[in-house]
Amino acid sequence: MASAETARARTLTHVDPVEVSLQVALDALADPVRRSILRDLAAHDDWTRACGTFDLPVTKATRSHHFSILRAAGLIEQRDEGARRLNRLRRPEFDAAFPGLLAATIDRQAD
Amino acid sequence: MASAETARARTLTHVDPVEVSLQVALDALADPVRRSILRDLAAHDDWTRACGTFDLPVTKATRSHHFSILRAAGLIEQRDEGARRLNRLRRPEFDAAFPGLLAATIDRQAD
DNA sequence: ACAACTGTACGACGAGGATCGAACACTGAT
DNA sequence: ATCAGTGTTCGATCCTCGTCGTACAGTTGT
Repeated sequence: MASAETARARTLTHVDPVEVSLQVALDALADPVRRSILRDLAAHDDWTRACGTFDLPVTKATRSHHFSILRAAGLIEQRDEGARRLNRLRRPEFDAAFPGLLAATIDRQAD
Repeated sequence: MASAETARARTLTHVDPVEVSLQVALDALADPVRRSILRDLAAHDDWTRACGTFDLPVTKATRSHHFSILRAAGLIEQRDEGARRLNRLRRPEFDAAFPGLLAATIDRQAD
């Protein structure tokens, strides 16, 4: 019973903190392809985007590699839904670990 | 006449804005040696530190390379005083170009 | 069962960057 | 003038990382 409730509670309250070094975080943010992913993700911050729906100038192998880096840096969270893998920006968790870093990095029109 | 005055005025009021891409800024900040330099510089933000006075685990050739990167990224400013080259953190200028980025990067004990 | 689609794993390749030693230019003192 | 100290420049080396093609696993349809 109340499976939707527990799922929602787990998603919204039990957010495990980001525990990565600043080095790992900066290395993840220093790539333009990865910043593009994060910006797209920051627009609609729910589980709407699958890995393949991003407009990126790389093949799917490279794309998968970038998502792996972002996951290891604590910047995104992934969930399987059938054949697709949906993504979510871990904004509150990352902000708690590195205040202001995400905003300074992806809250701009381009560059 | 008043050469000290104009020099001071140039230093304190006429701060040319940082005009580098976010990519250049992040690449400069992504290196631990360079962040160490910036942290030391952030402590005493006047022209007190020469390049050789920093405790870094690299040779002077590499050290000079890192200072060049920081200068190109608009993060530091250098001034010759005799044989030494004194450094200053361009904090207000860089903050104007990338609000919050420096704080999020070097305002922490380590990492 | 078969085909199409999504994403990962693996190996290889190339570019870029961090590092060094050595040589050089410049300043300051002896 | 000579020497010591500071910092830059130049190659060379090494190694990480972004990229790709291919092969593979899992899912969804027909």
